Amino acid sequence: MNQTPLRILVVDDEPSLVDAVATSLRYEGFEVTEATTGRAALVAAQELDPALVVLDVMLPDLDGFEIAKRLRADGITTPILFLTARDTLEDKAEGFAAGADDYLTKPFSLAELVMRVRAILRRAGNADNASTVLRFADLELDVDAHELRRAGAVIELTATEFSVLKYFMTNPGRVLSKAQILENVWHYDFDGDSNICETYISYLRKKLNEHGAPLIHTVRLVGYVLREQT
Amino acid sequence: MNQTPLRILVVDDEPSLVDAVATSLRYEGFEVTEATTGRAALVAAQELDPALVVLDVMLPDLDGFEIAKRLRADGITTPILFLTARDTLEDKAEGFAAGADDYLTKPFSLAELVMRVRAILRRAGNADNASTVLRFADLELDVDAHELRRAGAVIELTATEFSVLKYFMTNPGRVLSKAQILENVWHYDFDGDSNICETYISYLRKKLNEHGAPLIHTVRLVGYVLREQT
DNA sequence: GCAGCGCCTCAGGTCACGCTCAGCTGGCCC
DNA sequence: GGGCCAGCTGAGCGTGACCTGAGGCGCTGC
Repeated sequence: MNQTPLRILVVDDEPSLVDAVATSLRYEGFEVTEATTGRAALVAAQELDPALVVLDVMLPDLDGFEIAKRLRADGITTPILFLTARDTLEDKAEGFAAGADDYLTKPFSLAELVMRVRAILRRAGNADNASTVLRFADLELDVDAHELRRAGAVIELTATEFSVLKYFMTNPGRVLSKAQILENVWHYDFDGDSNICETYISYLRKKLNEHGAPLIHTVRLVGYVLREQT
Repeated sequence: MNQTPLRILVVDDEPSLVDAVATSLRYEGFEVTEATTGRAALVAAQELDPALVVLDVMLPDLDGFEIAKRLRADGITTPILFLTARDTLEDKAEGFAAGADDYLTKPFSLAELVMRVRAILRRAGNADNASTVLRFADLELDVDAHELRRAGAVIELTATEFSVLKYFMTNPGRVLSKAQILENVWHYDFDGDSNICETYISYLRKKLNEHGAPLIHTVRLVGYVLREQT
């Protein structure tokens, strides 16, 4: 049903392995992009929007788990298949917690990799239609149109407000610490003593509460959470 | 957030294995149906419409692959996780060809099975965002949402209360000394003569006992323990 | 240059929370 | 029974986390 070939991003610091995997997948009819560093992988995943990422855990710069977490935090739900020599349970737990769809330990057979890739894509093809509209309660955040509606009414947001709310809506019902918010929205490494985060929470609340009950709640000493009622 | 529990069908001809798997999954909050024959599995899958099927390949009457094919032929797209001792490539190929979503070879760890089950469900869209929920008796402590429920009712906790209860719930049925609690929650090196620990135990008891029988018990001169009954 | 807008800082006010304290209870031993 | 000690808990206090209105600064469009 899908005419254009599906793009797969393969990331590993070992060029020969990347080549072997890429060749196998190309032979199966996929379009493959290769990357050998974590940063390159992050950029490629964001810009090319591949249908699947085959991701080695051990990379020179950024940990594979870290890459997965960042992608998920940015609302990118592309399936991820981890590839690693570490096969302890803790490693697998960390991988799945980071949002993995499958986890394959080296050494593995290329045939099995291909089968698992197909299985994931088959499932992904049925399920997600990559709607760019995030929904929570009576909120609708259209990421592409950069537009927010609550109960049908359009609410104007500035760029920063939008970014903060998007982070909340990709993590509904979950308490987000100020440090997490600062990192995700402002890319602060360390949390200074700025209250910028509180300020934008305040802005958002003011706008959201005009059209309904409060949705962003403070969890004192912990962070904030998007949730209905309490 | 957490609607009705997701139903999982577990099929294996070895009752002890089915029990072990079912217990693990129930502990994680799933509703589990067990089957020990292929025909029973087919009927259960069609009638109960589970969110996922954990399926052994070797069954007395019907082959697991055969079951998968029949389900797919009937238009049932329920995700399937195969469980088998056969780990040759041909077996895996047959499994994936039959429509498997994952393939786990015995012996496997129950923890890994649970992780893979969660990964599949998350992808299928049924996921409860893999929120880490600690359970004990009728208590549910959602660490991500920073929320406590007892018998369904939400109980508000402050940050410190939450931290103390979390320590108890990660060590259920174990007596924890005041020194341990102080160290874990307050990061005190030495136990001073503060009664802060008792104070928070008191707070917790008051809140928990509003919704059920006492769960935190004093063990004189030793510490406290989270347990049902006496 | 000016107006408008958005991002961010600052500072004052409030109040929830963490913690202390002190009086009370209940079990245990003499 | 009386005294002692461990633990329980209600009251209260100080702190600092959080909220928000005001304003400065820089950018953009006219």
